[in-house]
Amino acid sequence: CSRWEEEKKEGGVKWMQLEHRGPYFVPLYEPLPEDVQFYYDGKPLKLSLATEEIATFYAKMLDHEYTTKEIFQNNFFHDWRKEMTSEEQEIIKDLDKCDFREIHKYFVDKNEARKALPKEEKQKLKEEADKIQEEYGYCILDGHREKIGNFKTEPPGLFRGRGEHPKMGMLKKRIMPEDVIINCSRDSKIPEPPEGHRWKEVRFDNTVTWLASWTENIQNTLKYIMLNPSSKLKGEKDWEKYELARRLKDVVHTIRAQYRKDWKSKVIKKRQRAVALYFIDKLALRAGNEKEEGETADTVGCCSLRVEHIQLHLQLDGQEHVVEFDFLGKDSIRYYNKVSVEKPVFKNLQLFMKNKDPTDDLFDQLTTSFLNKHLQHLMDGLTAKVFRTYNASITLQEQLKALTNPEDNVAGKLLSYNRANRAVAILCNHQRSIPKTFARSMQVLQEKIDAKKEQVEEAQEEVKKAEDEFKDTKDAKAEANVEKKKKLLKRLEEQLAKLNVQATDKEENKQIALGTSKLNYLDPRISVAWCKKFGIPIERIYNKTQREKFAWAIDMAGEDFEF
DNA sequence: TGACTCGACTCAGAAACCTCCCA
DNA sequence: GTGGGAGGTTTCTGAGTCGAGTC
Repeated sequence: CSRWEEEKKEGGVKWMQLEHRGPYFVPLYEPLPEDVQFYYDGKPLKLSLATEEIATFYAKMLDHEYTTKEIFQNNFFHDWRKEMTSEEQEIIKDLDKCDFREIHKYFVDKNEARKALPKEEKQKLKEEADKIQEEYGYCILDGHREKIGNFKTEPPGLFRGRGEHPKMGMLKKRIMPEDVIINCSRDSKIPEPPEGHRWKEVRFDNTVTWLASWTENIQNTLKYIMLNPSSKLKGEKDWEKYELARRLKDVVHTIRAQYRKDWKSKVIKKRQRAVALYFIDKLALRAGNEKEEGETADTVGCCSLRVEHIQLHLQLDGQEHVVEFDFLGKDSIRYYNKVSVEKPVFKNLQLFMKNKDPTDDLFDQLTTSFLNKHLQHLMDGLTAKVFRTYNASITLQEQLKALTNPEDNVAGKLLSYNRANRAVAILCNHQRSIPKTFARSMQVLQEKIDAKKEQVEEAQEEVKKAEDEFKDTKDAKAEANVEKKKKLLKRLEEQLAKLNVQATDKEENKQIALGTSKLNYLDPRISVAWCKKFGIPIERIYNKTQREKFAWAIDMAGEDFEF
């Protein structure tokens, strides 16, 4: 417990001591065997090492949808040609004439060979990986040994953006020690760069939490090596995030009253802010910063919504003032929703859309920084994203209260928990692609249910038969038989009910990802309290990793915790 | 002052990996 | 006993948010 109670540092200082080994560099490229060939225009062509390496990146992805996309192909070919020797550039002028299939097969086979390795060999590989983890995977921070999140540099490869990313297929370069900035404490054992190399820089900045960083060549942004969520540093931050969201609970009613008032403001900018805030609050939309056009996929959040992303319906499906949202959000995940809104919101939207093109900004006078400045003024530390955390957590708490039946068994209570979790995932629009195996496994489950139903029917008849026999004979043996058959029937019925629950759960979950909300939006103390209150073992809710991440909450929360 | 850029951090789903169960 | 497949877990790294600095 004391771990969470050490005093807080001042002035943006994050640590007093930080010692680590630096990043683990992924192995260098291993050339292809002589007999694995690249073909150009039907003829084998021996490539230079650098060209060959990049060719393998593409070859490995051959059966991925990415390689069928024109942008991906063009970006790849452009970047590949840049790395070729002039002789190669002279020959390789058309991607369509490049045949990577033999290289592709080589990697597929290699993968299978690795999977088929005897147990002892696999064990040996595992031990080697564990050794690397042991050596590079931990650091010392203020006297505690802490797990690092990502201690390996990212291997070179082809950039895979999400959605229609204009940079997909570009070459992501290999990270060398010369690219890496090390951050540690001055008096610690400074990590040694790999033999024959040096670091770009070693700095001693204890106002940041990262251990190492480098600049990535696709978007020219920084990448960091940071601590694992189980660390004290991250745990404390997480706790602060939820405490901030809890503070919103006290003022949210005032804020709601305020934005309702602002819907009628004479200043359009204020009205836009008030309508946007209504969406952020009611629909848990993200803030929506502007992004540089052509540099990333075309996605939006609340403030960056365009006219083309909403449709207004005075009447729809028996509801009034319906706004139909259809846009791509973070990670190009589609947000589609039809929402009945309050009349002034509807009227304002009509006004904001007047005389605009579909591609014009809906909130043309609004920026996230203007919105956040306003929020800061309403509550210390308040920003747009706090609403997501707040609404997610409060929804979980309310749903748990509404759905949990104390009479249920553990399985039934867990189903209620999942349903509450799911309500949040739907609110936050956390989606996943439907698992490839979904239809099949659903069918298997349905067959099981059908079989079980038959068994139940049979058992019912057996019971009846036994009862009839008892009526005739009135003997003790027949009576015992009735009891036996009834018991069997009951067991089968329970099994059937369980299968039905499973099927419902599965169906309702097929396109919903529960993990993101569980990990990032739901105050874990709500779940811990719920477990304690209903006698559910915490392991049924959180797996090992999650328990490590939420150690602070498991420590702190009692059964009467209220968000 | 405010638009723009940059740095540091959280949040995101896909894919790889692992485990356990059932035929 | 075993092999494979389903489902859970872990890893990976891209995509956001937001504050601060700059001009």
